[in-house]
Amino acid sequence: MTIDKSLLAGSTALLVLKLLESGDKYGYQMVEELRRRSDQTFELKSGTLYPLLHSLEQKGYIEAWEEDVGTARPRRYYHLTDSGRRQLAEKEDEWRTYAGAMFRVLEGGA
Amino acid sequence: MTIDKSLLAGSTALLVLKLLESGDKYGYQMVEELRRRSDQTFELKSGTLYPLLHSLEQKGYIEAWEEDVGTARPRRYYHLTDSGRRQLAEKEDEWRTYAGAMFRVLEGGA
DNA sequence: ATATAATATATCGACCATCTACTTATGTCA
DNA sequence: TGACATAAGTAGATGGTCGATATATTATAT
Repeated sequence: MTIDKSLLAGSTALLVLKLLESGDKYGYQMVEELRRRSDQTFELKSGTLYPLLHSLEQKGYIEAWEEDVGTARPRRYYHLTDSGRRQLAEKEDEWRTYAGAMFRVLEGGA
Repeated sequence: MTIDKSLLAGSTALLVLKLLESGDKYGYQMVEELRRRSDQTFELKSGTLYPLLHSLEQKGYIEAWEEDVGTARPRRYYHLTDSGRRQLAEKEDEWRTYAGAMFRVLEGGA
């Protein structure tokens, strides 16, 4: 099933921060890992990811370092900062609150 | 906790259709019921709801009828059509797929 | 030999959905 | 009198995603 793009809005930053929790990664790698970990549900587009990475870097949640990989275009690895780790915890909490409320409404909650 | 507005994007249409599943309702009533059923998590703004209702009506998912309630502005009740009911089932499936994928990523899924 | 796909990062304009702020109008309570 | 709840609505701003496009190298297939 293909999910509507607007459903993803607001979750992408959380997903990216979550991916970086388990170690430094570069953009292309995040797209692949996210697709794998979500069973093909999330197909992050490069036009979404790269601007997002830049904005997360500007906010100080992630830091970039480059790997000189010979002649090819160097990989830009991203590292989760302490501030980013706090932001991740907050966003994760927020998402669980949102999902909980959605379930309550969908289950015909009080 | 206040959730980010962009998290709600893509869920509002589903929520509105869901509310109408249990009976015809008017706009203001939906805002209230949604707030109640979500334990104050969802605060649908009128600037979001009314245009959304109009677009759902145009797509044939809901139908409006007016209640003449004396001198005050008449209430516009909305009714879920058969087409809307099918759309609701689809959107609900889609959301569960999305939420499932989110959980898998958040639980550090393989 | 040549074309295509995969790897890898990036920008730009279009699009869509929500929000804030504002408008109109009545009834109620202090 | 003034504020708040009820009730529906519009306009403009904002923010996030996408499609298209660009660039460059390597691997695979024809």
